[in-house]
Order: sequence, then structure tokens, then C-alpha cells
Amino acid sequence: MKRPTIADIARRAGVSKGAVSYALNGQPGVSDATRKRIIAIAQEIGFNANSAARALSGARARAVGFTLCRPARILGIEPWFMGLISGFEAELGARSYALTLQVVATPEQEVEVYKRWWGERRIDGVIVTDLRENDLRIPVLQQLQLPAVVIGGSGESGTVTQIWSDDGGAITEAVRYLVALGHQKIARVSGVPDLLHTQVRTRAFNDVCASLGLGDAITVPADYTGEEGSRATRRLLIGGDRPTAIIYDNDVMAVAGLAVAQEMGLSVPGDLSIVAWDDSPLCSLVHPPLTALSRDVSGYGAQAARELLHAIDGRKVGNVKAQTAHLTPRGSTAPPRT
Amino acid sequence: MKRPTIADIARRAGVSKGAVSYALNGQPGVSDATRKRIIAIAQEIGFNANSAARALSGARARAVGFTLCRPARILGIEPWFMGLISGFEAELGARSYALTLQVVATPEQEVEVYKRWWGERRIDGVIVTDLRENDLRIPVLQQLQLPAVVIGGSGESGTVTQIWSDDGGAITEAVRYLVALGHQKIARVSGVPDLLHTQVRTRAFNDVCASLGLGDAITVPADYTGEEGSRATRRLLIGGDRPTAIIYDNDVMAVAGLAVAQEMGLSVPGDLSIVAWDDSPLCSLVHPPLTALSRDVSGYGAQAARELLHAIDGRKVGNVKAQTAHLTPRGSTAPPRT
DNA sequence: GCGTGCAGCTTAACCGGTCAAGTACACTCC
DNA sequence: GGAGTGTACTTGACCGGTTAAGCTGCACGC
Repeated sequence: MKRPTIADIARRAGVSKGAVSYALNGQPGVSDATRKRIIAIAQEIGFNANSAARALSGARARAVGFTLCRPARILGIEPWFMGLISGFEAELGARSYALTLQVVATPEQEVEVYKRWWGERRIDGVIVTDLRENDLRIPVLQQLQLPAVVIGGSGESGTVTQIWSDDGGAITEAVRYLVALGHQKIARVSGVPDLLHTQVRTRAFNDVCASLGLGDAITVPADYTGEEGSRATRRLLIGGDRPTAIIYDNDVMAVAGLAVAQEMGLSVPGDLSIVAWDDSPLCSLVHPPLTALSRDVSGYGAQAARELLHAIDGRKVGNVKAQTAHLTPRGSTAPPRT
Repeated sequence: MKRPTIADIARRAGVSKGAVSYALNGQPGVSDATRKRIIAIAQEIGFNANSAARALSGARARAVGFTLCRPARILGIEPWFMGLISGFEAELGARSYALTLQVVATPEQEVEVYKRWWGERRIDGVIVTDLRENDLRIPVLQQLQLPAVVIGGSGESGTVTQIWSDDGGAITEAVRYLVALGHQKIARVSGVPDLLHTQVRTRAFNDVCASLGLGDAITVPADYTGEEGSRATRRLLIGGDRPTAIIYDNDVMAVAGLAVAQEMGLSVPGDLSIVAWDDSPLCSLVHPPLTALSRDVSGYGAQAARELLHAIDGRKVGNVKAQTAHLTPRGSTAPPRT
């Protein structure tokens, strides 16, 4: 049972291939009656335009690429990516664009994948995450003239469309909230220090701590994994002068931190307050539920996809600010025990 | 800067397009010297074959489709899918197949996506999960003659390649272990009851409970989400005759169950033992770390991808058994307090 | 000296769409 | 009646590969 082509439709409708193409694409050049007849036949025989043929004749591939560059062991548990992906889908699906995924190990590999995809005309654009300082992917994207949207830059726009959110503002809100509760020793467990948004957060954290007279702002770098989150938390809690509150750069590390506190016999929030970043269902799942810096990750993804589709259509957009994460207080934060 | 085609290579090498095609695809018909020259030129100008043109001329699309049919809110946190996906990638990447993803809301939509993808020749095959009884997708796959691999069937092979693991054996092991620890009242919080593998597990759970004389085997159905996991756990724990151990059908619900127990002032594992299914890092993240039925999800995915590539190559494989999940005891299980 | 075989190419059709250019025919208007 | 203007098509080139079939020139056998 061969898959039907426009030629089959043309034969049955008694018109030419060209007429069928015009009819199905809503182009002028056919009468309403003929158009309806052709569309009816197309539906009846279950016609779908061969995407390869369509892509070949100058048009779009109607697909968008996304690479995941984190070790496999974290990918599964990190809710962030899936949130993003379902956001992409919401936007892409509506325009019947496909999402092509690739898991890579290094940024170098990622660049290779972009080059291959673009060379193969497999995709019309890519969504890029985890921007670093002097990111090697940016010049490649520019050189290839591959439409791209970067998620989570610093807000300083290059020539590539960026989507960013005011992480500095969010962390400032979290610190002010903790200080209002009475905390004076606030530490932070950060994500990978190379990432631009980690740097933005660290800078803002240092600034707000200084401006509130909190003394040294301690940030322990980690890598978003539970293991590193535990390790960093342990390091913070075994010191003599231990913090009464910790802010984590993602929810997975925050949950791990909570487990470490419990394992050390500390009560949360009595002895230690915990604030997570990126409020996935994970935060409400544990006991006590975690206070978190929430944002609509899926909406963030949808916005990125939307901007990418614009960029693909040739409408260059420079720099888009997404919603700032806001504090959602839950059971893991309280005034420190005196 | 137009992307190079074989015509460009042909011109530079002073041969015909056909010769270039033969040379680059390792086909006979060109001398070794010419082949080397052509390959060198291709590398030099950064040539990648246009996938659309290749797909159009009868060949493969070199892409595989995968649909995610769960509500968006669970997708993010459910480590299972990302584990699978990274497994797919490991296998597909090596053969430079792309993975095309689509999030859908219903099985009906899923069928539509399969039809569209296949009609568009966008993909060469699909990987299907969450098999149900009389699954409506199976006849469609057969009718379309779309190569497919089904993950998590019951083991009863239809005409489509299936990958399954012995979930019955795994749950039997878990129950025997709990009984060996001294538990007599063991309950279970299951996944969606329609799913075939849920039914397999439920049947095996009932059987082993009966054969060990444990009385009524109570299974509370849920839907893999944390909320439902909490609700089901609460229902089990507020009853007069509450279980001393609960087995959960995934790790997210198990973590939620743990939080409920803690919130109700029950000690885990003192008052309640917990066993999770699918041992993601989440299980080791919480306190106490959860005893789990572990399996190599990513390996499972890789195996599925491998079988699909076989099916695409025309080698029909009927039914493949993957590794059985095995019990990994951790801190959440202990003899019940008497 | 000539047929035969074969490696090493070239040629051209083909995949299934898109789209600019061409055509046929009706309809209007002076 | 003939020019002018649409409308509703048809025709055919083209996208960039693959591949069957055809063509060359050389080596070899007899």
C-alpha cells in the first residue's frame, strides 16, 4: 500500500499536480469548487505531503533541533529539560513543526551536531541552552547563519536572539525574604560556575548580601546533580559557623540538601531553611515541601520556540526578557531558631 | 554562503554527480584514488548530504519517532522517559539517526502523529510505550506497515516487535523480601490500571500474596504523579489496619509516599517500609534513601532502539526480553516494629 | 586482429513536491 | 470585432540526491 502523492490526487481529481499543490496550500489559482474537491480527495485517501520533497524544493524542513548537553545520569531526573521540551512542543506542534533531539556529551560535539543538521537541511533552526562565557557555539551559529534562540543568557544580547530572565532579581527577592525572616547566615549551592546564568546569580547574590550587611556571601559550586548537592550541603553544615538558610540553584540539589539535613538530625525549617530554584512538582513532593523560586518553565520553552519560529521567518528579534522567577513560600523556610 | 552539494564536489573533482555519490557511499564503481580525492574535497568544503534529497530518492529518512503521552505536569519529573530517551540516543546517534519527539495528550492524537509522520516520510519507524489492552495504536501501526518497537508490553507478542521485562518476577522478589523481613501487611500503589504492564504487575502481586498466605492483596490505583501517590498513600495509612510496607509502581509516587508518612509522623522504615520501582537518582536523593526495583532504563531504551533499527532494515524480530528489575535494598525497608 | 570482460566512469531518469511562466477561455468595454 | 483583463488552470523546470543503464578504453585470450 504505497503512500499517496499529489499525483494520485491529481489523477483522481482530473487536474494537474500543480493545481493540487495550489489547492492544498491555500494558494490562489484554483476555484473554490476545485479546491474543495481536491481537499476532500486528499482527506479521503489520507494524504500527507512528503516532507522530504517539500524540504527539497527550497522550502523549510519544518523541524527544529535541540541538543541536551548534560551527563545522562542527571538528564533523567532534572525536570527542567522536560519542562522546556513540553513548552517547545506546545508551540511547535501547533505549527506542525517537529522537534529533533540529540543528547551530546560536550559542546564540541554539540557544534558538530549543529553543523551536520544544518548541512543536511534537517532542521530550520536550533534552541540553545546553558550559555557560557565566550561560548564556542555562538560564532558557529553566526557563521552557519543558522537561526537560533539562546535560552538563559546573561541578557547582554549578541547577534543571536536571546531569551533571558532576571535571575538576579529573583535571587535578591529570596535573600530579602530570608533576611526578613531573621536569617543572617545565608549560603548558596550553585550550579556549574561556567554557565553565564550561574555567574549572574552569583554576582546578584554577592551584591544583595553586601548591601544588607550579611558579611561573606558563601557560594559553594556544584553541578546540579543530587550527589554534588549533598556534598556541598554537607560541607556547609559541618562547619562551625553553619548557615541557617541555603539557597540552591535547582530543585534536585535542594531535595538532596534536605535529605542531608535530615540525615544529620537537623530540622527543616527549624534549624535550616531551604530555598530551591525552579519549582518542579519535586518541590511539593517532599516533606517539608520546599520554598522555591518558581517560574513557568514550560511557558519559557514555548516563548523560546515562538521566537525561534520568528527568527526562521526572517524576523530578527534581538533580546527577549521572560518572566522573572518569583518566590513561592512553602514549609521549608521559617525564622531561624534562636 | 550556500551549503555545498554533490554537484559542487563533482565540479571540483572533475567527475560526475554519480561518481561522487558512489564514492561517498562506499559503493563500488569508482577507483580508490578517485574515491579518496572526492572524500577529501567533501571534507574540505564541509559537505553534508541533504537529508531531504536523500530521503526523497527512495532511501531512508534516517529518523525515528517517539511520542510522549503523559500530562505535561508529570513529564518533567518522571525520570523514566529521559532515561529511555538517552538510551535511544546512544544507539541512534552511533548510526546517525535522528530522534524526533512529540508530546501528545491522547492515544488518538498519537495515532494521528504516527500517520502524519509516516505519510510525510519524516521517520522510518517509531518506538511506542505504555501499551494498553486492545491498544488502538497497534492495528494502525500494522495497517501503515510502519516499523515499530513496543516497550513494556505483556510479553505476549503480536505482529509488532516487543521489548518487555519480567515485571511479575520483579514484584515477586520484592514481596518475598518484605515477607522475609517479617512484613505481613503489604500494600501496593500502582500506575494507571489500563496499562498492560500495570496489569501484569497486579496479577503477579496478587499471586505472590496469595501463595504466601498474606490475605487480601491491596492495590490502590494511581497515575504515577506525586499528587496521586500522596493521596493513595494517605488512603492506605489512615485505615485502621494499615500496611507495614508499600510497594510503588514508580519512584515519584514512592517519594511522595515517603513525604506523606513523614508528615503523618510515621517513621520510615520503622513504621512503614517503602519500595520504589525504577531506581532513578531520585531514590538515593531522599532521606532515607529508597529501596528500589532497579533496572537499566537507559540500556532498555538502547535495546529498543537497536531492535527498531533491525525492524527498519527488514529483519523482523518478534519478541525480546530485557533484563528483569532487581531489588536494591536501601534505608527505606526494615523489619516492621512489633 | 578481434571479440570479451571489466573497471571506471557518465548519463539521465526518478523521487514528490513548489512555483514561475505559459495557455485557454470567458467576460467586459469601447 | 478586437483589444484588454482576469480566472483557472497546465506545463515544465528545479531542488539534490540515488541508481539503473550506457559508454569508454584497456587488458587479456585465442
